[in-house]
Amino acid sequence: MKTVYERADIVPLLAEIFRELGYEGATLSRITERTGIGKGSLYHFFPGGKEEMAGAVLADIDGWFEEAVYRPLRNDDARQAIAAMWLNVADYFRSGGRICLVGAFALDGTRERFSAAIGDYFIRWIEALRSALMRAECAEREAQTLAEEGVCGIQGALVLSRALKDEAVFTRSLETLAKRLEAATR
Amino acid sequence: MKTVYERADIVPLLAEIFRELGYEGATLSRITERTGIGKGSLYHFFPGGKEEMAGAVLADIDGWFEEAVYRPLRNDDARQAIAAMWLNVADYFRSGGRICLVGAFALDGTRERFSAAIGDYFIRWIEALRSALMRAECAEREAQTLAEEGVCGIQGALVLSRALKDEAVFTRSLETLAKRLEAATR
DNA sequence: GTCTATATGGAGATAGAC
DNA sequence: GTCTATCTCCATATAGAC
Repeated sequence: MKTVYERADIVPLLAEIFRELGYEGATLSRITERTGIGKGSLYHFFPGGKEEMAGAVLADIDGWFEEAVYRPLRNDDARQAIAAMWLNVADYFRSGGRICLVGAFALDGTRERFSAAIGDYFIRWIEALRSALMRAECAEREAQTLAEEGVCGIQGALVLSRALKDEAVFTRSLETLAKRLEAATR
Repeated sequence: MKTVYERADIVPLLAEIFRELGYEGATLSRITERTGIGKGSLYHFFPGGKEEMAGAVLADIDGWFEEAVYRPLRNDDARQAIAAMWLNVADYFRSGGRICLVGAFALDGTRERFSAAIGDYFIRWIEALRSALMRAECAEREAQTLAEEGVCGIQGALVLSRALKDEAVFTRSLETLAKRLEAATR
């Protein structure tokens, strides 16, 4: 077991704990318990305490999406980037077994604390998808609607699959969404 | 100001507080503060404490949906019931200004505590909507897909409108969903 | 039924030895 | 950097007077 860490090692561990327990539910004792990292170390890396930890997690998530999803949507071949998005998203959310922390924070009392990061994440996702749809010869109005519908549907699918404890719902929903967007492009 | 209560008076107040602050964020002191009801009274009505309070809220929500949405979907004129659903839902969620507590609990660490009630709420919603769609001459497979897509889309729209603090996203998403279902029935 | 006072536990956070 | 010990505060919950 590793006993010397840096921030970058810890953030993904924190992410899983916040995802599973929520912001309030992720107490410091549970964090030390699950990671094996003592409070002393945690406060060494995150002097701002729990709020800084969650902020770092959100920044990390944002970075991943920017690189793996948004940038390709904005710059690469549009239809290919959209197809890659569905695959990456299904993978990232483990077919619905893993929730979207940003979405969960948005519904939570946590929202106010991180509202800038939360809003940004979704705005940029929708905008990047809209850009890809327009390059794929979607009409302007339809591109906006479909981009919102796509991001919206992913979030809903996560809620539903988690509520029903049924990953098939997630997979099915993503397939339906993918077909809708596919049908509107060429 | 009313000073004598019964359970039925308190439950809706609790509902708003849980919606706004989440299960963990809704502390007893904040509850007494916002409702003006002392801890003594709260424990008088809900001897099981906060968990019983949240359970009562979920049961109340479930009852409202059963009556206002699910039953009409199962029994009334299908197309009319579906149209009424969109209106009732937009109204109930205050055009996205109010979240779905059941969905929020599903994403939260709270899920395990109430998983039966949470699963039930969504299963019955989807099933009722599917039933209406089939009576409106939707093919069996398509009815299942569209029912899931509808419920899913509503939840996603709530996440998104809350994240972006923009109720227009909610309204727009519901319109898009309504059109999709409308197009598949007759 | 409602209030005030209080018990008890665990929360986030800090100090300082190593 | 990591640990243990400890601080303070507020959480849920209870007791008992009125």
